Amino acid sequence: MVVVPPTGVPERSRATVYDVAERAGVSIATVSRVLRRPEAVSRATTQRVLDAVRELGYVPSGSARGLAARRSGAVGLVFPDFDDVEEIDPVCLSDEPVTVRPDPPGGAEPVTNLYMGEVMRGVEIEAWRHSLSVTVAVARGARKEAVLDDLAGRVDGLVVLGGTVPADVLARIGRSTPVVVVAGHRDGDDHDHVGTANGPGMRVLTEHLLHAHGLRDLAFAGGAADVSDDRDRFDGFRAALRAAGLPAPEAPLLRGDFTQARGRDLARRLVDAGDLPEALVCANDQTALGVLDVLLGAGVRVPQDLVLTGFDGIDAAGRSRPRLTTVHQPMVELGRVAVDALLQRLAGPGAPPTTRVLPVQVLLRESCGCGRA
Amino acid sequence: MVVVPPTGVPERSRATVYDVAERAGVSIATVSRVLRRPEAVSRATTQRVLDAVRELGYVPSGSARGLAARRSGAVGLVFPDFDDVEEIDPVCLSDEPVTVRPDPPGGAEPVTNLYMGEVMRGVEIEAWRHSLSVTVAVARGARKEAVLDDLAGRVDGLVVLGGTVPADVLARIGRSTPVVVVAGHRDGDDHDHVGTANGPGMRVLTEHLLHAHGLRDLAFAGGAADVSDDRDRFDGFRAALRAAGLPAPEAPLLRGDFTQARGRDLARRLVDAGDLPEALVCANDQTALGVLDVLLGAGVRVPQDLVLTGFDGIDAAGRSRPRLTTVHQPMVELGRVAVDALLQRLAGPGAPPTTRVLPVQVLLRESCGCGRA
DNA sequence: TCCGACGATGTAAGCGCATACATTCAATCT
DNA sequence: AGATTGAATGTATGCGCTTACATCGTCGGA
Repeated sequence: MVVVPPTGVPERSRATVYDVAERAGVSIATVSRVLRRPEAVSRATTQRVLDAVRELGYVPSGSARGLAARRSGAVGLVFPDFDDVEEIDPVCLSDEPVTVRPDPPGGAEPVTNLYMGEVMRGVEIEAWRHSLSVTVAVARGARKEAVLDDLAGRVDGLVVLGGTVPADVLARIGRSTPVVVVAGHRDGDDHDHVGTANGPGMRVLTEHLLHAHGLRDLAFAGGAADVSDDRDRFDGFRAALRAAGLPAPEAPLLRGDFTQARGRDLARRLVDAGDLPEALVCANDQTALGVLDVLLGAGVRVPQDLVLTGFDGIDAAGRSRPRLTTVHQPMVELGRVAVDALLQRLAGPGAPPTTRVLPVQVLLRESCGCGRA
Repeated sequence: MVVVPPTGVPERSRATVYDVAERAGVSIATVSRVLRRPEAVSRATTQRVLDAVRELGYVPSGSARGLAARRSGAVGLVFPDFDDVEEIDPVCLSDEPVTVRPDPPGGAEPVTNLYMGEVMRGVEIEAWRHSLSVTVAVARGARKEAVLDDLAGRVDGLVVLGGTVPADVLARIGRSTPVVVVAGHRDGDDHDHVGTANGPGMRVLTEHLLHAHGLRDLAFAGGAADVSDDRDRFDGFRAALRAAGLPAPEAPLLRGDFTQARGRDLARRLVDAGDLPEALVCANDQTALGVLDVLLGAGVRVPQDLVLTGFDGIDAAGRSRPRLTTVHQPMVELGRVAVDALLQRLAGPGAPPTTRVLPVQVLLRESCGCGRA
């Protein structure tokens, strides 16, 4: 890293209401009114105050405002830790401004990040609509709980991704701060919940395979067993089979962890065993894409030799060859509805906890035999 | 959307230091000490206080703490608006829990989001390391400036992506709050800056094409003209040509806007004209990927008929066929270094503004003829 | 035995703002 | 003219916390 030698010299002040009031020749109450309820102040006074604000570069203190108003005007967003680290080293950079690397290995899988990114965009959009700011925190490392408390203390409510925070910790925090859980089962808690129609979506997809394509020998490749989304999807899969009078397996044929790498492992096992089902229904797109990769490499044709489906509707699923039939989750809406739920909770603290289930879209594409192949 | 009828009834309180102090039989100063400087309190007292904290579900108010401590412990992160909207409608969802759509068009381009996402991850990581929280805001719509002021008022410093905020607005905010600009030129401002070696990276990449592959007829496909990254890259391109004794164009052969869609347009124009250069050097990966798409469709072989390169090192560039030769920007590090810069600024408010330039990596892959083709 | 030092805790003063309430004054009504 | 009203503004309090300073023991050394 190159550090360019500096040039100028900045100075920094921090004006307060008192400074502005003095300069404008009014009381601090009037300054506050000009900024919060302009309709309550005369035209001339407003102008004088605004001039003083501009001249002093006054920016109201969020802390003071939050304290006085008893609400911070911020929502907190809690993510799980993808990197799963306890320690992160300080930044370490090459001294060379440019290095050359021949053909390095492909990047990691940014997909989970993408999912989070979409949810976050939704949260941000809805927060923006209501003039709220968004503070994010990753529940990571040993100080995890402290980080969460800190966040809870500085926001009006929390949006937490399911499974990110242990139930007991969340319950404790919920005592003082409204919590909305996104994509997680209600386990006897009192939080508001927002989720998607995982089970029905998977059921409709499975029924499509059964009825539109006349398939009978379907297998399920699961994700992480302790994730409620996975359970719901598997249940939807089984429900479709049972409704068609077919035997429903007790457990997924294969069990992955939602990653593409594990999807590859599963596919290799499948190929090695030599006993392919007619269709492999995967618990999520990443798994399916990993499977697809290996299958194609092994000469298995999709969908001719094997029908393959995913779940989530991530971008990459629409760009694979063949394009992946999947179930699209409204991730941005998940975030937006979560904020809505939070606002309603803040408006009516006494109301009983709610659960919202967002609709999904089954996208029929090439990997099941639909779409333009 | 399905709203499941509610069940329980939550109640919410909000304990304060006073409550905890009373319950533990100590003064509020002691409560504060237990939480901030535990080493200054006796073992027994600490335990009593912590018990009271737990029993009451006490979470300190961030606003009050921020006010008293004169620092909020948060950094602000300002993004540009990708969607470029003035208004965003309320959430609108289908009433059907599951809908089926045959073969919908491919998704949008989440790539800019990805870039931002990586920078944000870096900011978050470094903030986490220093026990800071991160508050994000998108400079969007008419209330843009108000949103920014609000953010500036509630954080200790701002990380702003270059070009997101007009220079005069940023200067005004900089009067009261330290600002670090990421990936933007310094235009006589007093902010700290963090960028990457765009010019040198592009120059090395271009020199590789000239010397390792013996190419002579190179063209440049630019991005948005008003973006400093684009200028730097084009300058690096020209510097390499001049150093090799070749004529350097005054302007890019083609001018896009960093999107894949525009890349496609450019490629069509190129193909229609029928006059392909030996190599097309693109200002970023998205453009290159769009170009690649059309070229392959038109039967142009890469790299045999045309050498193609990108810039940024996004994930998709490593997954295309052929894989894209490009220059990788350390996006996560960009975010991390920005926070570092902010912390140093907070520690030494009087120091002159700094500029940090992070190193890049030239990734030689298939699209220039390197790598395993 | 007395004094100083030091560790542990309490006291009290804000931090910068919002807001309930009081005050002022001009316009309106009787 | 005096009373009444309402808009515009000021006064004063407190939000919940941190922290400088004061206080109180306790213990070791003279």
